[in-house]
Amino acid sequence: MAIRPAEQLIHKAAWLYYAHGLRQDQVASQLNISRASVAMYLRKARETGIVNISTSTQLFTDDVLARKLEDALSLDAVWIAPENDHIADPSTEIAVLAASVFLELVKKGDRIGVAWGRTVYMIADVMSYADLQDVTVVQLCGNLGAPYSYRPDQCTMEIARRLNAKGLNFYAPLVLSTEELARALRAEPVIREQLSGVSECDLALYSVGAVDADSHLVKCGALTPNEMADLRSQGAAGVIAGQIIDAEGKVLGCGYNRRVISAELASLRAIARRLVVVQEDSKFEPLLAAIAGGLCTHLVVGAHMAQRLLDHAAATTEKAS
Amino acid sequence: MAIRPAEQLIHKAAWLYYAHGLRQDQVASQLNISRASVAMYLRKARETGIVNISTSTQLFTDDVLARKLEDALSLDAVWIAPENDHIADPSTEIAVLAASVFLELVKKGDRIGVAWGRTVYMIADVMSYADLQDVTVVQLCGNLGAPYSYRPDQCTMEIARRLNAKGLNFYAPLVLSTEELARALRAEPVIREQLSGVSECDLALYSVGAVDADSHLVKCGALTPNEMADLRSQGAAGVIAGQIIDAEGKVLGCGYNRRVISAELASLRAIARRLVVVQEDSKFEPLLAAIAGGLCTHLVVGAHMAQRLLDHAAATTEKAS
DNA sequence: TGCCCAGTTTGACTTTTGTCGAGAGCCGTG
DNA sequence: CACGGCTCTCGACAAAAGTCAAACTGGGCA
Repeated sequence: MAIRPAEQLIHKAAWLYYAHGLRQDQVASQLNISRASVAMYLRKARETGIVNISTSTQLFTDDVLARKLEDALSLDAVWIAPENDHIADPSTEIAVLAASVFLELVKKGDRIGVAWGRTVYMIADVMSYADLQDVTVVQLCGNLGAPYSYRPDQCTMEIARRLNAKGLNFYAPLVLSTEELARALRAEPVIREQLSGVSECDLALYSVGAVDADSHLVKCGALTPNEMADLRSQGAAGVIAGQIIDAEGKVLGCGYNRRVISAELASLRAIARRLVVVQEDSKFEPLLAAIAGGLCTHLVVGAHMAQRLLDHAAATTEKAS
Repeated sequence: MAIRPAEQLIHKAAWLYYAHGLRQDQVASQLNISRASVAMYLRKARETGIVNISTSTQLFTDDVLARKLEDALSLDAVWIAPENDHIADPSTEIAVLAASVFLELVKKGDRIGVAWGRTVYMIADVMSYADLQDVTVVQLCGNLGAPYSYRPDQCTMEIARRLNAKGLNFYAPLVLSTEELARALRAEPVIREQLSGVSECDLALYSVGAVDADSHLVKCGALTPNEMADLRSQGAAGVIAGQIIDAEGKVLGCGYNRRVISAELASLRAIARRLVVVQEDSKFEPLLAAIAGGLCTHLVVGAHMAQRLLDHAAATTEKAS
């Protein structure tokens, strides 16, 4: 009878089922199809964002700890993923929470900047689908040349796909071999335009990277372990959108940074809502740096990290007084 | 063991089930409660807006007819409820659609003006629950003195309850017996403030009333059938937020209108999004008046009414050319 | 034309979910 | 302190939803 199940039918089935509260067999008889087909359509409707099921993340901000952190670090909002007892995998828990928080922060018509990394990719991976056609997702930094699992463009596109949004990729390498070339490329109209468009974003999503041999920058060959160690001794404290920052959250004045094509930190700071998600406890120092540099307004972390941040803030205040 | 099931538990159950995709029995064993309890918590979570299930209403704007209407009447968006074949009750269908559309239009932080009537109340009644604490719902017009089924304050409060929002009621009668008293009451600071706050709304929801003996204004005793007929012969074309408007959508200069306490039409027009919902085919003329008066930017109607509006618009254009 | 393929549909089966009445803890009251 | 009234909880059953292999469909291709 029909070969294209026609988006139309999926819509109708979803409407009758979710908005009218009919049972699947009732929907089936209304539409003259079998109940099994209805079940399939409904799955598709959920997968494409025609229906949207979201759960409030309030539970995780209601926490006293979260409130204290907001105060201590002057952040707009903090979500804390529990890490106690029998939670299977705390880092997944953080990603799931972050995905929900992200969806809650997105508004229609938004322009969203997305960086890259394992964390961002995990978030994209567990994010549920939504239908936000007038949203644009832009890539905050250049691409990794080598084939690599969590490429910036993959992160951007996957999130855009989940949201049914438009994805704006950025076709330049993240790191070039000379400063001259990087400068020249940044001056290219296409690149220039994309970089200057970053500050017009309404929302940004990124994590922070650690300055060690496990960093993606080392794994993908942008830096050698030795260079990384060097940078560390020069004061490198973390990595944000491919750039090395110092403990105060400022761009570290180093050759590497001058070879990078990425959104300037000032542009990032111009974005009203900056959601930072950190999964690994080992990224304490980088996170502190990002917060110090005002690169974070909304934060999602695990309970353990939250406690460390709070202890640190308390110690700092005490010392100051 | 426990007497308060604690919102906390509902949250956790909802989180594990909807965000993590666990089965109810897995949630039950995580939380050490029976599966039956989990099922109950989940129902509560849906009922209180902790989880939100919404379906896209795009299907109803995608219609060619809807597009044509948007153009012909210069409206921002039109949704058309199908009325063909075996739909049980077209007016319920319109209310369900309107409720979804309304929820789709609400944004966090919004201030929403709500009028009254059977239609508005039906919408409130089928509206699903949401969790929008920073939303305020304000009543657009005074109350009916007599005990009556669809009172303005009921409409306002019910919608506020569904959204978990703050409801702002308006404790003045809709109609007073003398113009002097109405004028004096409007000058009262409390009332004055509420009325002037109307134009600060981001979204308004109302229907239109017909000028006949079936009008709520007659049923509740604010006007006699004879007075109504009189007004009709004076050019009354419809009722909006308790006020009589003429065919051009302007306030009719009549004694009755001067005795009414309600938001001025100019304030309504100052609201960016004005959602008008009409269920009855008999309200063709009042709806035309409302549209003519610029009181409508977003419209939800049945297919039949949509066709009539389009035919009328085409006829008018033809005559003009 | 006839065959194959990719995607859709279906009936039958299994798993998951909703619901109901009974039981149990809590509290104010007589 | 015994008593309903109240709400929460649980086990068991009934209802609904998910799944899978097999049948079917229409279109492209040799």
